[in-house]
Amino acid sequence: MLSQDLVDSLFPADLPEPAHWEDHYPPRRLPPGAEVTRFAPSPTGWLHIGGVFTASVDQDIAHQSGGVYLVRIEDTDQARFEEGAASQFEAAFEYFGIGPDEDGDKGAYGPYTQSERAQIYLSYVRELLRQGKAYPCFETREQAEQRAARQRAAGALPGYYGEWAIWRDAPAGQVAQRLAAGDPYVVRFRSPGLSGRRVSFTDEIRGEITQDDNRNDVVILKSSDAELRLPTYHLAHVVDDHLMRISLVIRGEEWLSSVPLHHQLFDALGFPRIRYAHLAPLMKQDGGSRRKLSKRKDPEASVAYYIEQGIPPEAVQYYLRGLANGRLAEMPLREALAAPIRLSECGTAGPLLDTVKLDDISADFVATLSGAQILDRVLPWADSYDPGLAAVLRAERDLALRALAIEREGAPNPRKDLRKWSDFRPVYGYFFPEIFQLVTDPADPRFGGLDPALVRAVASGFAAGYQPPAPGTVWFDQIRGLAARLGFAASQKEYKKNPDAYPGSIADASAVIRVLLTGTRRSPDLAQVAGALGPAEVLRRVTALA
RNA sequence: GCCCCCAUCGUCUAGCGGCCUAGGACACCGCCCUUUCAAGGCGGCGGCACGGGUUCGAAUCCCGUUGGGGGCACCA
Repeated sequence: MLSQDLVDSLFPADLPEPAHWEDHYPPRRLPPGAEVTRFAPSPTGWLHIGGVFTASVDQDIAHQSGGVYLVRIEDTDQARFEEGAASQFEAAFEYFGIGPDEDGDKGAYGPYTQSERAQIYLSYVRELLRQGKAYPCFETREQAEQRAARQRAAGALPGYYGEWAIWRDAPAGQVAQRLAAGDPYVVRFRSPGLSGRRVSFTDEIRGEITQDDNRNDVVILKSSDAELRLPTYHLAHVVDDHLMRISLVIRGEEWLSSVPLHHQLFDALGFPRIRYAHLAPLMKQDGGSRRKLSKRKDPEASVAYYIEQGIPPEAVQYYLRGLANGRLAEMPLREALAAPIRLSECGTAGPLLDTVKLDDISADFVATLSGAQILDRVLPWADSYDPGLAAVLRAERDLALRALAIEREGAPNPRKDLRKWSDFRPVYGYFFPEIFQLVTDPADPRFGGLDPALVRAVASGFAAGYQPPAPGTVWFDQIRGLAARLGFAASQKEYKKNPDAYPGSIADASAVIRVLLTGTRRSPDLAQVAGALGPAEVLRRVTALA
C-alpha cells in the first residue's frame, strides 16, 4: 500500500476531502417516494432519439412521484466532444418538452457538466488511493493492446485482473520510482470481486438479475498526461449520482453488465447503492437481423430528423410512450401523454423504430388541429427550414387558412394529408400563386394522355362559362355538363362498360381542370379549391394553356 | 471465448394456467363510397421459434436447443 504522503503528493494540496462534498450536496428534502432521476447524455452531436425516449421516462417517473429530473452532461471523453452539442441538446429538450428541472442554469447540485466537476472526482480518487482501494497503473496503451491480444490467444477473459494485473500489487518502491520519474499513469480500482462468485440485484424493469461478480480492475481515472484529469464513466456515475442524490438510475441496457462493478464502487466509497432500471434500446431492421439504432447509419436515430422535417413532438412522444408501455399505445393521444409510464410495464426486448407507424400517428394528430393551429406550427418550422415558404405564408395568410380549411374545418373526417410540416409545401403549395407553376402544355403527361385538342376544349369551355362556387348551386355541375357535351361518359362505371364509345369518363374531364388548377391529379374537392383560389386565379390557371 | 438479457402476426403489442377458435393497432390486399386524392366503412391475409417436461388443462410454469440483442475500452 502506498503511503498517504505519496498519495497526497499526487494531488493539489487544497483538494477538498470527501466530507466537504457531502456537506456541499446534502440529501434532498423530498416527500417519501419521490424519485430523483437524471438523464446523462454525451455531447457528441445531436441527441439520439433513444435519448428522447430515456429522458421522457426519466422525467415522467420523477414528476409523477413528486421528485426531480435533472440533466447531466457526460463529457469525460474530450476526444468525442462536439462543439455545439449543448445547444443542440437544448433545442431537442425544448422541442420534445423534456427540459430538466435542474441543469447548468438552475439547481443546487451542480455543476451539471462532468468536466466542470473534475475536482470532485479527484477527491474521491485520492481517498480510494489512500485506502488502498485503488492503485496507479503504468501500463501503456500499447501494452494494454498486447495484453488483450495475449488474452485472446490464451482464451482467457479479457480485462485487468489476476495474473494480468501486474500493477495491482507492485512493490511500493517501484511505484514511487515511476511516479518520481513522472511516468504517465492511470488509476485503477482494486476490485474486491472473487473468481466464481455470483451477485444479484433487482432491476426495476427486469426484476432479479444474477451475474458473475466483477473481477476487472477498471480504470477510474484517465491518464495523468492529460491537461484535465477526468474520471471514466464508472467512477463519474457513482460519484455524481450519489452526490446529486439520485434515487433511481434509468439508463440503457448496455449498462446492465456493469452493475456488479458499480456496486463495488458504491461500496468502496461508502455510498448507499442506488436502484437501477435498464431500458431496452430502440432497434433498426438491418437485412435479416436487427441492431441498435445508430446515429451514424440511420437518419431517424437523430432528433435532427424529427425537427428538420417538422414531425410534431406530440406524435413522437405518443409513439415513444406507446413503445415504453403498450397500455399507452391503446389510449387516445392526449390521454396517453398525461398517463403515467410504469417501469414495471416497460418491454425488455428492444422494439424496432417504425417510422411508418409514426407517420400514421402523426397524420392522426395533425388531423385534430385546426387550420390556424397548423399554420401556427408550420410557420416557425418554415422560418428555419423553408424560408421561402414562410415568406409566402406570411404574405398570404388568409389564402393559407382557406386552403387548410378545405375538408378540415367542421368536417366529420378531417383530411389526413399532413404528417409533418415539410409536407406542407408539396401538399398545399399549389394554392399559392408564388409557388404554383402554370400548366401550359395541352400534351402534358399529367393530363393522362388525353387528346390535346380535347384538353384545350375542356379548358376553354370551362373558362367560357365559369361560375364561382355559390350557395344553392352545385359547382361541379358545370364540369359535368361540359363533359357531357364533349362526349365524356357520365360515370366511371358507364365508361368501363363501353370504353370505345367515349374519349374518357367524367373523371378524365375533371382531371383536366384539376391539373390546370393544382398541377396534380390528386387534390381535395375541386369546388372548394376553386373557392379558396378565387375566380380571377381560377381563370388565370385555366386559360394558361398555350 | 466468458457473462447477461430477450423471444406472440412483416412491425408494435394484449395475454401473466381454463375466458384463446390467441385480441387490437400499423403495413399489405380486396370491396364499398367517389370527379381525383387524403380519409372513412366493411372484409381478408398473417403469429405463440423448436424439443422435452409439470398439469385434468400451457402462449402463459420448468429444463434444454435454436435464434436475436448487449457487455467484457484511458467510449459513454
